[in-house]
Amino acid sequence: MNHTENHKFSLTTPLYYVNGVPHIGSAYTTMVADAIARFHRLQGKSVLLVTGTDEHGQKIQRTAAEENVEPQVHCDRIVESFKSLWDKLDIKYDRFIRTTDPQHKQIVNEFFARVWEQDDIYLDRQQGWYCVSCEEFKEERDLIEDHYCAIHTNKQAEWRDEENYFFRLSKYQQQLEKLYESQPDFIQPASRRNEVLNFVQQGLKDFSISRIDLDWGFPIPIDDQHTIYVWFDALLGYITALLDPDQAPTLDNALAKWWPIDLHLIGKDILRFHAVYWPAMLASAGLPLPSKVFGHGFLTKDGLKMGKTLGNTIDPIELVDRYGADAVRYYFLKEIELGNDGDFNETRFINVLNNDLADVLGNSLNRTLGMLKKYCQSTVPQLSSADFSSDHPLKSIGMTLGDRVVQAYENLQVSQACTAVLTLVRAVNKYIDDSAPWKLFKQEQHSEVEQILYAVLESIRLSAYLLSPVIPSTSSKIYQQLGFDWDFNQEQENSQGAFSTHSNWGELPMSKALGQASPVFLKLELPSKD
RNA sequence: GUCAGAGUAGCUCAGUUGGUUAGAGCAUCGGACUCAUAAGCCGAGGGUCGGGAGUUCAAGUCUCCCCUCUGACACCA
Repeated sequence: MNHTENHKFSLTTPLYYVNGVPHIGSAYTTMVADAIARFHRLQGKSVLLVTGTDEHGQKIQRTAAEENVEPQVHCDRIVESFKSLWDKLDIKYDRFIRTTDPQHKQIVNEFFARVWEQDDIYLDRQQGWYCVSCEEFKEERDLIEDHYCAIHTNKQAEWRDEENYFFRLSKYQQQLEKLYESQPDFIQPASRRNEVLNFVQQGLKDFSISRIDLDWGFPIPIDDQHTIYVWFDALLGYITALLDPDQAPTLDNALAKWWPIDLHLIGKDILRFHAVYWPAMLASAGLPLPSKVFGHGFLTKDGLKMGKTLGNTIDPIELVDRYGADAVRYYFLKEIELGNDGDFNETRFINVLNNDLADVLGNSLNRTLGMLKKYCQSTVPQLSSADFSSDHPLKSIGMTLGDRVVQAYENLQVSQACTAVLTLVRAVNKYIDDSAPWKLFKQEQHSEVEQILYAVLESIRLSAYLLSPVIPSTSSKIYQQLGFDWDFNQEQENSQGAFSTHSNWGELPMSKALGQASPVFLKLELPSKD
């Protein structure tokens, strides 16, 4: 592993459309992004996690009109609900970009100018059926009866006949194909990559980047009769977000430090915008391309698609209020393989958390601290890795765990990282039962007891450390009960270099005396069905 | 219709280049223990690995056909 390069890591969530309060899908993406960001910070890198909101477009304009408020007022309200949810979920974002931020307009204009200079934008006439909910022109075949949209079956598409500005996407066909070939990791997972390849191979058409009859958005710089298409505007938010708060809003400033982005984390529904349109736009403007676009799967509830019509949506705010951030994070990160569709089932949710976090992880710490108090006056034996043979049941797992977990996080396999850690914690419980320190204590085999308790506590510490990107609060409680003055929700001033000791088994000196033990994760209960 | 991907215990999933009685976690049932959040440990039941045919000494793993699901693309209305 190369530690000399890669000091920085930048990643984005989508800029969420503020048509309504955040739904569970947005929360899911953001939790994943946060865990990835936390993992990189843990390693001592400087990290920029970008999230934000996409606020322009006809859909917003109309929603606001229905509410009888100015679009900006509507957006301000919704934005608050996003920020408050991220807060509740312990999301540590570095930038929250709103496409209505004043500096964004400057970036969009400058970017537009670059693309214009390349002769990649032209005016043409567009006729067709337009779905406002999709903000897209639809082919006749994409519509169902009476020109209702196949995606928004309650919305009728509108006939439009207008002049629009187009982006010369077709010009970038070959360049994109080369990109996908030379950078096979650019689109992940592989199944999604195939879809994109398939799509691109059939030939790219130019796409329109402006609308008329729309006020809510930025005007096209050279023609204020037109408004910039919401997607063109939104994607550029990733660049605007990179500006430091006090910097002048120029492309050069924005791109200076964090560009290109290492990872765009998105849902599979917006893959085409990120994997096709976006790199083409950037190429046109002469900018380097992001390293990776990862399109994750969708969530179902009890095996069914979620939707307003079925009335089976999950409210992330309600969920986190009821069960807490760590519980929600853990379920979605551990129980769902990133990239696959995943299911939410409340009984499974309760079972997983109570088992993994309360019974296995939490209880292993609790029972051991109990013994430490009774058998060792709460004083941790000062041992280290060298005092254990390499085939010791816990050391043998712990020695390689750090590397395996790092590998998993780097491959965005958070679920596998959790599973690997849980293997150690399960081994801890078995080891305690197998070695029965309570018997040894009665036989006055004190040094054996100390050995056992040290090995157990060190294993739990390591587990907590490696799980901290996923369950920061629980990990913090464990660290604190182990005597470390440490909070995984705060930037650690000494985090530089900490990773190499903390991520290894038996290399970190333990604090000597421990305080009061108390359960780090309380069991959850299903709400009563009244 | 075309092209991908998937179909393995009640649930969520692992199963390397084909090789001994198909694994894990949860759930269910039983047992012994007591340090602990009535947790943990040990054990049991539970699978014709979607169906069928074939290749092979040997197939969950390879080939062909079929069924189901998901996605992308396309066509017809």
